Amino acid sequence: MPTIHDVAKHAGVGSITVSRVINNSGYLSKETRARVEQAIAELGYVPNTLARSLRSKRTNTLALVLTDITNPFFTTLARGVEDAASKAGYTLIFCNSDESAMKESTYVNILLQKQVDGFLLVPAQSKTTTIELIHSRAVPVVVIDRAVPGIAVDVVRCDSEEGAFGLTRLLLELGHRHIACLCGPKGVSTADDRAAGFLRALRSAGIAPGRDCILRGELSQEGGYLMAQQALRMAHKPSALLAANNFITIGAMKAAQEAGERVPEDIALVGFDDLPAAMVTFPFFTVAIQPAYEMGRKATEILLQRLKSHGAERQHEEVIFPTQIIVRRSSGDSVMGLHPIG
Amino acid sequence: MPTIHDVAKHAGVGSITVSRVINNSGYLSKETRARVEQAIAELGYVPNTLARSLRSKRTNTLALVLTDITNPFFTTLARGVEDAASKAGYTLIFCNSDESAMKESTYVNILLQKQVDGFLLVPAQSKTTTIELIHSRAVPVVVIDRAVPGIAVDVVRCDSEEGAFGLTRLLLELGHRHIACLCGPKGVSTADDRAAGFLRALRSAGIAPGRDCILRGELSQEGGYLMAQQALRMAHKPSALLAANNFITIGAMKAAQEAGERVPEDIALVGFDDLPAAMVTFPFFTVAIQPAYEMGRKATEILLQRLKSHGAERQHEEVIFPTQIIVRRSSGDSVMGLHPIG
DNA sequence: CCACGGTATGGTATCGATACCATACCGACA
DNA sequence: TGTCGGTATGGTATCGATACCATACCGTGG
Repeated sequence: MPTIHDVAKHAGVGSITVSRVINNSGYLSKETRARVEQAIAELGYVPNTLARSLRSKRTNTLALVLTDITNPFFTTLARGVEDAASKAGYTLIFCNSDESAMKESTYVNILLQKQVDGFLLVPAQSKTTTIELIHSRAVPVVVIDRAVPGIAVDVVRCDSEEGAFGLTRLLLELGHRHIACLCGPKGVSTADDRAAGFLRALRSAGIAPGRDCILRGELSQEGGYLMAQQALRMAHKPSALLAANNFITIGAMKAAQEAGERVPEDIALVGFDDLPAAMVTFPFFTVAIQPAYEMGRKATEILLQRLKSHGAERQHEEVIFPTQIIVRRSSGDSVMGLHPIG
Repeated sequence: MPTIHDVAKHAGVGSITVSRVINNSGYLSKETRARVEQAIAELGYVPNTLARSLRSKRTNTLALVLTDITNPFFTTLARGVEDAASKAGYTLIFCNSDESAMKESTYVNILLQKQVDGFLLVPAQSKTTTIELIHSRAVPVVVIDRAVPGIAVDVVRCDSEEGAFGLTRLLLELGHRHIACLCGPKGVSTADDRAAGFLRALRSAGIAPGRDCILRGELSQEGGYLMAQQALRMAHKPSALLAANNFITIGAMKAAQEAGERVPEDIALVGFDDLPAAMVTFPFFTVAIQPAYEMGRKATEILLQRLKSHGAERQHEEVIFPTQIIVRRSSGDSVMGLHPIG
């Protein structure tokens, strides 16, 4: 592998001149530039980013650590991050924490070693530990999707509380009175917010939430399957289910099907986050959609601004996007014999 | 950010000794190790991978360049790669070439600059250019999913020809005589192989393939939609469709639905590659499945072996996995009034 | 008693680039 | 004419780690 010195020798110039050609910086005569460029082409020279970054203290790399790379919501978000990053000349490294705080901290450590310029983080639990670690190295970080109470940090997320309120309200308006919420684990802010919005909607309709109306489980198909089974076995079976994410929705659908319950005729089912068009033959589920791509883009822009302004300590931002409710078949029509509220 | 020298000073040892503690190499007394480890903890020292790699000429990083990160087939494959890589202590960098040879070469250049130790490549077209570039830098590379004729390189792929033969044979056995193949672009080896297997099955049944029975398009939902529309508008409308990948299958399904054709009653539809369980409520499509995860794992193992054996020029390997045909509803029952072959 | 191998540690050069400073030419202007 | 600023280029130190070699202690065996 030829180095910058080989190129310099070959072109008959100093290595610093080659550096100027590569980086398009400083003063350069047309002739020198041409000679250097020819030497680069002839030798097939590729600059060594490691050496460059070691000296310049900038890797031009951002890191995105998220919790589930198999979930289209996050891959769409990642796409938004990638597009914004590459437009600004940054490379992106993804890592998948699998909802595990341990994996998350392992990856963040590796990424710190790699000297990434900034972090985009979907925190596995809404804990501050990882963020504090990043802060302690004076690396900027923007948190996405989930709130992290108790620490000053930029956050881009969605209004989960309002989204859950809206979905629940929809079910109430259709006449449902007995609804179960299939929620993610405690401590994950989106799950907690959705539970809160659900409860607020019930109370706003004058309904006292039942003791077991909120179930907790994994944010996965398996989790949804288990929670739905549990809900369907309840003494007072709910007439509608609110699922906290797309995989839970699908798991719940499977459980309902196996139990011989038709959706939406026997039980209504609504959820959060769509599956992308490319994966779904017939859009069926009524959902609250979060603007995943836009969230990724916005978070990256904030991070890039932080990088530009460097030490200038601005106020931390919290950007909250609204959710959008899309009504499809799975919520069903009005429940007979019940008076819709509202 | 503390450096290795800060740690050394703080622990009262030479920096090389700190290096030995970090890397667990060479001779070390228990007491020195303990003192150094304490210093590391007290200062919150994180080694700088850039500097380490610059000197040691190893980044412990592999690169995976694939053509469509939104396709579950490739994310599953990526998972196989990641698991095998991280088990061996390697970090993985993903890149998405979007089926564009230009993006592919851009990314490969960036990755070469980053001095990755090895490449796993799904070539956008079955061209040799990118592979030659990587070879010219003496970096090992394993090609996945697609054959690249005309160059000596390790390849891990599936028997697409046989898979397409099997699916077509299945349709023939069900009585179909007029089948269209919704294929990917020319020059992509999997698409070409699938077309070839399709033709071989027709000929083996004594059927002369019609002039337009093979359609070419993008490996996407949109591509499948357009090709299926075209097939459905043919003078002699096919009674069955063979789709070259999962997204094409879904696009074809949509087109059939819009044209008022029921699947499988009015037209049978079979394809390649499943969608993961987490995305599908009701498994419906008859498909030839490729062992994506296993392919990623195997390719990574071959790459890691190359890295270990370093310069030792072994013969290049070509590993070809079989496909597995899973019969579900979309292929339908025997076509009435036609005698199945076989 | 000395040589030698195992153990433990350190000094210095080096990886490939850029930061910073120095140099030198040239025309313009006082 | 001397100086000054713009242009063009190069030399040297340096980023933070490891490779390589050197050093020194210790016990053991001839």
